Amino acid sequence: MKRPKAIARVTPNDDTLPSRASVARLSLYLRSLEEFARQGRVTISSGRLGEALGVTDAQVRKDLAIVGSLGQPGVGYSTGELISAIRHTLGIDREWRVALVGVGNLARALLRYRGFPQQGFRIVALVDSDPAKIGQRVEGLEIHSPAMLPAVVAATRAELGVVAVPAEAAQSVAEALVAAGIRGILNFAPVVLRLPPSVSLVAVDLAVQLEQLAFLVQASCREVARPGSRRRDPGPTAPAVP
Amino acid sequence: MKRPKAIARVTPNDDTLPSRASVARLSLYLRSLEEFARQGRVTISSGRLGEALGVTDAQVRKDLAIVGSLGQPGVGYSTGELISAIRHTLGIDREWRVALVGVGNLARALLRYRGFPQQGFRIVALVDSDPAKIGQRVEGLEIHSPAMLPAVVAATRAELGVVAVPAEAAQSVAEALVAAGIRGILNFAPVVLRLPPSVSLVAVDLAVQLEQLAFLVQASCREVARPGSRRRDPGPTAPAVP
DNA sequence: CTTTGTGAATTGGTTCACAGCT
DNA sequence: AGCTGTGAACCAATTCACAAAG
Repeated sequence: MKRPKAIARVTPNDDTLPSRASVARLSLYLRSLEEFARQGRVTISSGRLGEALGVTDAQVRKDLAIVGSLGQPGVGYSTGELISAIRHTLGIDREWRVALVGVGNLARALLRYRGFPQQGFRIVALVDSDPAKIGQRVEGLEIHSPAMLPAVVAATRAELGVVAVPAEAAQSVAEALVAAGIRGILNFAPVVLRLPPSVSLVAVDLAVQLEQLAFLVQASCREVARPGSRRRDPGPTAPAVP
Repeated sequence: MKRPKAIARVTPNDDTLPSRASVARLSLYLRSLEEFARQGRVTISSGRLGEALGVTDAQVRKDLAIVGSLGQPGVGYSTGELISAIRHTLGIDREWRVALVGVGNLARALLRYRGFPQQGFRIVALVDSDPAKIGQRVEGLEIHSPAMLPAVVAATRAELGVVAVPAEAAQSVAEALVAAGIRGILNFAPVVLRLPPSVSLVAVDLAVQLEQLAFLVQASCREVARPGSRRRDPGPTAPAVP
């Protein structure tokens, strides 16, 4: 490849968006790199990084090419440079303010997860329809009524919404978030949300994941019985379907 | 296609495993079909079903071909037949016993989710290392110490394990589950588990999902700025990478 | 010698489009 | 007419393999 020395070195090159799968892997590389950096490594090769995640070195290089041409032949990548570049590409080189609707156990788990603030996600608003919960405080945040949702989103300038309500309520909650100006939604409710394409959507459907697991286990049983059936790479799974 | 009348009608045809994505969609079709059935529909076309999930009719037919040739030209699919066939293909036409390690808020959310028992997943064992929790009961189940894990898995005949512990503990917990004879693991810890290929693995990585969302939102902002960049179908997202 | 970046080849998944059944 | 099942075409993603750089 032509690399005019210093010019292209920071160019996040292409105009076609990376695939979901690549983006998911970038998150994993990032975490792994942060761990390597903590251990004092200043340089890392695609081979080592891939080993940590169960991915081939070629795949790692292709993925990392998305964030720019940062590798040095014969040496590898600078962990620090890579971390910044990935964070930039993922859009997490800044703070994201998040509104959380449905303050059940799942929400509490999210509120307590230290990984989110570390990566720049800050939960700034809580909403729940249960009168017994409204007015209570969780982790320093007051729980507001759904009627207040537009006002709360505006006041906190939240850009992302998390839907953690029962299936029946999810579609209307999501629509309320969109109406309030939210730009992206992380949906945990077991329904397929239908939203305007201008808002981004990521769904985490626990029932789907468990059923996937049941299928895989059942299939691997069958395999021992029937010796002749093709197997896909059973590499670790990261979820994602908007 | 040659369909020797009655013979092939129930044949789940092929030997090559369906893709992860197809399996995820089967779960979604199933949920949608159960809803349609509840509404009294006895027959459904690929078009309608696809509409409910934002998928093309051709995609629906390809996916449903995995579970057998159950459609009637000019009519559609019998909802009841399809439901059974999908459940069979997914391996959820029976009960799956699940052991849950790490009884925090996430575990409590799972314990309370009514969708799991409905689909045949039964949580039968709880394990946590916190001395304050050991011996307590949650939703009728006693919390056991990690030392008891092998005994508890054996006694309850659990086949699936859920890892809901902090990152540092996840790999060793997973190994303990494997040693105890578990066949599949659903991992919520933010690490890539490395396990023997004989055990199936599905990972639900919340940080990865949120970062994906940040990326999508950021990308859709850029899009308005730069008119000429390709966009992938932003259809709803279902997570999954083992 | 090690390791990157990337075309080329390959594999896999989705969409098209239509023959054939009801 | 309406709708399925499926080859064929298309498009996307992964793997290969190698020239070029340190």
